[in-house]
Amino acid sequence: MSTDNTPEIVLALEIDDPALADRLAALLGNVAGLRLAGPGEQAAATIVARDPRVMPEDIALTQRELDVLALMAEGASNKMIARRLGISVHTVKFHVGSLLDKLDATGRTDAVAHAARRGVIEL
Amino acid sequence: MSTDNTPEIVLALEIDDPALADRLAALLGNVAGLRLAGPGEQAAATIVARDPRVMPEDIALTQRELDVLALMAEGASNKMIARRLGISVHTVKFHVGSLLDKLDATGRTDAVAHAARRGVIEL
DNA sequence: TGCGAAACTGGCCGGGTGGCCAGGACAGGG
DNA sequence: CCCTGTCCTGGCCACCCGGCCAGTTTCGCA
Repeated sequence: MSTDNTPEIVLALEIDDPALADRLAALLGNVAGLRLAGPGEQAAATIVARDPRVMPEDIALTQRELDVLALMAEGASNKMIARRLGISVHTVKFHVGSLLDKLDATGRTDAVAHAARRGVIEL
Repeated sequence: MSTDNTPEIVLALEIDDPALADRLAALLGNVAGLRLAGPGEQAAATIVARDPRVMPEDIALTQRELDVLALMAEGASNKMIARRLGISVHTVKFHVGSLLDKLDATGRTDAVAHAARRGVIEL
């Protein structure tokens, strides 16, 4: 282990906030075994931090809406969702309607896309 | 600077390669001012390293299918897609059918989710 | 020159979707 | 106690979606 057969790990930075980028660069610059990638250099991994101001606060979704949303993201139909959650199709449609409203979406596909963009769900 | 009023930077890991993940976690675990996020914890930045072997080759989608897919991800209906692309609704449905087939999806919502997961489209 | 792939269009139809109406149960706060 | 929010259910209906059938044109490649 002393004679390092594992090469340095090259990290790239993709950080919107300049202050955070500076702090991270300063911290990581002194870590043995790590190196920050130069411009255009191929990196083993990338540190990503998108500007949080883009999505100020998460939309207030109830637990049941989150349940329905997660199943929607799996491509489940209202009938399937109803079966999985043990509720009626009408109730599912009710929650879907609320989701479309809160997420400002025109349909279930749009709702899933919006939710994913805002980090409400993970694809 | 010595008495640092800036809190630790919380980093999340999204790394497909377990070996790389371990090495990074070990290296970063000892850096003062840094901390790795727990499960589900909100992180200031994320270290991403997608294993290219996980998705060997992108699914062969035609240009038109990509057009339709992009509009689907915007939540557009078949009618809207038809108008935007200047083609008939039938043709849109034809391409959507091909997409469902190639992406192994059960519906348009599922198709968009799969495509986003595989990096075919960006949300 | 033939041949397949891609793109495009049409009709038909069962089932899914979303919007609207209405209502009930149940917990928590003013 | 009433009011609000969440969750749940029902019916009704116009529309959309996806799958099936069929066909055309255009293009590049063998």
